[in-house]
Amino acid sequence: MMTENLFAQARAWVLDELTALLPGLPEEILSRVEVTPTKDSAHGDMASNAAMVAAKPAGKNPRDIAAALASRLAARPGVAKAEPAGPGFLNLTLEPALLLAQVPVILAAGEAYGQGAGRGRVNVEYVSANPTGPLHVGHCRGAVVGDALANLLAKAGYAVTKEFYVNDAGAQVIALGRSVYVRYLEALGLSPEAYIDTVTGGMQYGGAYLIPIGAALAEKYGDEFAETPEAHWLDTFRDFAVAQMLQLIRDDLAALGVVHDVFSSERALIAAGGVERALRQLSERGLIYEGVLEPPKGKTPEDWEPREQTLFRSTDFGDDVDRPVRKSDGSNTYFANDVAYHADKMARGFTAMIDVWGADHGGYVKRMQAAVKALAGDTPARLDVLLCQIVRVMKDGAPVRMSKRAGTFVELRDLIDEVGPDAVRFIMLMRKSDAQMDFDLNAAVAQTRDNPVFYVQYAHARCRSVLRAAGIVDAGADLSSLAAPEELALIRRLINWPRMVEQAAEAREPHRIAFYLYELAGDFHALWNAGRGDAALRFIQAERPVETAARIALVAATATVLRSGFAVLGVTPVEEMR
RNA sequence: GGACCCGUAGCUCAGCUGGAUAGAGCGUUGCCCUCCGAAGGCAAAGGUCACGCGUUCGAAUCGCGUCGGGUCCGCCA
Repeated sequence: MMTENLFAQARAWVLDELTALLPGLPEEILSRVEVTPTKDSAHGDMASNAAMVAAKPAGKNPRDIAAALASRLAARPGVAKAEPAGPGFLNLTLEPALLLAQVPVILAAGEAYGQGAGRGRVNVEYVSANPTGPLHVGHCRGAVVGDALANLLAKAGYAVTKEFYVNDAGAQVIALGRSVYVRYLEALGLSPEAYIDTVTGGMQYGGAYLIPIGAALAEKYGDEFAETPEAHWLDTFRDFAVAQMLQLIRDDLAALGVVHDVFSSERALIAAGGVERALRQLSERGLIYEGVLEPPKGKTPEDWEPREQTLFRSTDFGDDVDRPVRKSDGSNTYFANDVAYHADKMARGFTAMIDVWGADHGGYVKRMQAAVKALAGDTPARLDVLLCQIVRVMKDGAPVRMSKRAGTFVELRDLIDEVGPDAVRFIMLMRKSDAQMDFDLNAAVAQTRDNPVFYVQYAHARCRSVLRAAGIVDAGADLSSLAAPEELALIRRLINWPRMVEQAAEAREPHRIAFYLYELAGDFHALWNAGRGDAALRFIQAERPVETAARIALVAATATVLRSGFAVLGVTPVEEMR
């Protein structure tokens, strides 16, 4: 069987020769041996650090080891050239046939090219917005990054569960119930002023999106609950509104192409005794105590006074201070619920958990990881948190103003309507998630190279256009005519895809996929443009059927890898630019 | 006062977990469409990788410190 990952193949060769040359190298050293693409094609196709890594434990000069490895590797079939370079690099040039042989491998695998396997289960939790209104642009980055990360991990071979934690317990959903009650009164033609005056904090969710919910309740219950005490209707109204808001959120997410596998209810978890269970687990390990926290250093709140609370010994697990799990009045903190939620994930068998949070939750990472470590005990369970920094939406060079005042924030739906889901997703993924970013509305809709989505989709459309004109793709075509620098550069990029998937998944960095696709598109456009200057490089040439068949196979392989990448990012592979 | 993220070309950002001469797009400058693949293409200029120590064969990358920007900091959810 042909290997899908030439770099893994070459690494095996290098390790083979290295252990034959220097027996007894510790595993720890061997694991650090890499075979990577060269930055400069003058250095060949691949480079390895093997000699430099092995130099110290072997007590030898890295250049000597590299030279010895080179002469051994040069004898391998498939290796055209192997030579030592620089401080001790080992540069490999493969037989072109070996590179070319990957093209039919890609065609045979189709979009599954680069698919890993057998990496265990992982739970990716993202969005988890409060079910109190539509998503706004602040939620967008987490939604896109979480979804692409989940897809990426699945591509790398994990069994992934995409999860949404529904905060349907607590004060904010009660406030939602009250706000929808106001809309209910209005729908009945009653004035809500008198009622609003009785609520501390007034109407918290004043957005117009609750008007139809109130109307639906008026339709359903008539004036049954008008001018009656909260106890009569609050639970009913809250539950109804939460369900409607959740549907609203699901619709927003669907417009972005995001679909979760599991929605976990905070309230259901509490009702099932999850919080008490989790706290008992911690307590049994001696990690819960009654105590008083120090006031925060520096700026002390005016009304600070020491109070005794139930605390979790999170400092045992790397946190800065112990954290309260019960308030001074004895009720549970939100943190306690979150501990229970993660305990629940672990009880469902997840040892690998990833949470995608906004930057404003940065202060919660250590305590949550401490809780998971504490609950895990000797098991390998671990929580990784991806923090997504702030996004500024820019238009005409100036930030678009967003106000959190009721109803005036920019909704996610507005952004999707303006630039389309593909642009939203791709551009959000063109940045490391932990760096702040500006989202340029003008660039996102531009039909030029300024717009990376356009550029990448255009490459796929060009591929499809060629393939439509060519008709049949012959996966068994004789590829030996593919020898132009642009063609070989494209093939080198293509065969790096499986490695790219592995590395991006390991680093939990889906943005690397976006950059890879951008570069792959660049390689393809370069080949396309070369055909403009040199007619011999055009894809379809009626009088040269062998060359044409080879190039069509290459174009088909390019389209395949582009689609494979689009699938990870959740971007549509368009057939033509319209 | 503390925690976390960031600081790379004029601008927006990559830099493959420590490797070779630090890259891309935009912008700037100069070339290239009578026609055949120009919603463009080719090329050039542009950097004390914020700064200082340290770790080692080797640092933009790791550690410590300083400066600057951001997010946050008892019972909010």
